[in-house]
Amino acid sequence: MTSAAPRKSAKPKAIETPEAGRKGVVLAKSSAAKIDQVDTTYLQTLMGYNARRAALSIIELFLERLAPYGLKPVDFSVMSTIQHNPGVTSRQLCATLNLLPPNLVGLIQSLESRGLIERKPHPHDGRAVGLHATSKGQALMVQAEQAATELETEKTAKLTPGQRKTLLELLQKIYL
Amino acid sequence: MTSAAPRKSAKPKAIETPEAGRKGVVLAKSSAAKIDQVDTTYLQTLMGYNARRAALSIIELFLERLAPYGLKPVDFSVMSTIQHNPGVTSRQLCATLNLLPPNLVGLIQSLESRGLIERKPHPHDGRAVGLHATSKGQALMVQAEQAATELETEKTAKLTPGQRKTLLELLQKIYL
DNA sequence: TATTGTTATACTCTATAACTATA
DNA sequence: TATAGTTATAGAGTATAACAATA
Repeated sequence: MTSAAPRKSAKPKAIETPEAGRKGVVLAKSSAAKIDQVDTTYLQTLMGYNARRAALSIIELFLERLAPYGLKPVDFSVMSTIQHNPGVTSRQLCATLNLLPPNLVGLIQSLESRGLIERKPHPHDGRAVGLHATSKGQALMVQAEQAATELETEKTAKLTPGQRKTLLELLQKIYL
Repeated sequence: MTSAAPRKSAKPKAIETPEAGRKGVVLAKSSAAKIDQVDTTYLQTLMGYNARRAALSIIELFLERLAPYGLKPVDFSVMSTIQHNPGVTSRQLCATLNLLPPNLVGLIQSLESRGLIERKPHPHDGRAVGLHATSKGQALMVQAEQAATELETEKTAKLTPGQRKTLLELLQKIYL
C-alpha cells in the first residue's frame, strides 16, 4: 500500500463556498485566510497525477483481497506471466514487467520455496533458467486471477464496459 | 524512479509467431519450450496494471525533467497545492493528497529550509499552521508547472486532445 | 566481449505507535 | 475526548556496482 490517509467518505464534487461560488468555479483564496475546500484543479489536469492516484486506489484494495493468496501486485504479475508463458526466463520477465534483475531474484526464490513455480534448465541457453508454474501454482493463480478480476470490477463500477475498454486502450498508448 | 529495466526500443504490436499466429492471437506455448515473445494479454485487461505502468512511465520522465528544480512528484504536488491554496494546513494536504502526516513533516521542513514556503499561525486554530508559498517558491513553481505540462504533452503525444480529456475524466472516476 | 543470473548493499518510500500541545 | 503536528522507527520497494558462469 502507499498511504492510508484518513478515509474520505465525502466526494469533492466542486463544492462552492459562499466566497468563491459566484462564477461557478472554486477559486483559491488570495490572502492568508482559512481554507475550507482544497483546490486541486491544476493537479487534476496532469496525467501522471491521475494515473498514480487511480493505480494506488486499485492497489490498496488489491493488497487486501490478494493477501489470502500471499501475492502482492508484483508477485501476481510475475506469477501470471509465468503461468501464461511456460519456460519464460528471468531476463524476459524483467524486460516485460520493467523490473530489475536483482529485485527479481528473491521474489523467484520465494515463489519456488512456496512450491508455486519450478526452475528447469533452458533448452538452448545454459546460462538461462526456464520458469514454470507448478500445478499448485496454477491452481492458486486461477483463484487469484478471479479475485483480481472481481476487485477490478468493483473499482471500475462507475465506468460502463465501453468506458472501461477505452480507458485500458488509452493507458496502453502512454506506456507501450 | 521505480525500475529501469533495459530500455525496450521495440514495441510489442502483437507479433505473431509461426506457431501461434494461425488464429491471429498470440498464445502461450503449452510445453516447456523457449518463449520468444512474452504474452501479457491477461495483465493488460487489468486496470491496476495499466494505470500503474502508465503512471510509472510518466513519473520516470518527471523525475528527469523536474530534477533541476529539486522537486519529486510528491514535493511537486505539495508545493502546487500550497501555491493554489494559501494557508492550507498539513492535515488538509494529507487528506487531499492521500499522504500520512509523519511523512509530510520532513517534506514541509525541507521546503521551508529551502525558502520555498512559510509557516504562519492559523487564524482560528492554535494547533494548526497555515502554509504559504514564498515569492521564491511561487517563481519556482511557475517554471516547474511549465516543465510538468511539457513533459506530459510528450508522454501523451499518441493521444488526441479529446482522448486526453477522456482519459483524465475516466481516471478520476476510479479514485475520486 | 556480451549476457544471464546472482550477491551485497544503499537509498527511498511508506507505515505504525506514541507523544505534545491545543480545541 | 478529539485533533494537529511531531518524533522515532520499522518495513517494503527500488537502485547501483560487481561477480561467476555461459554464450
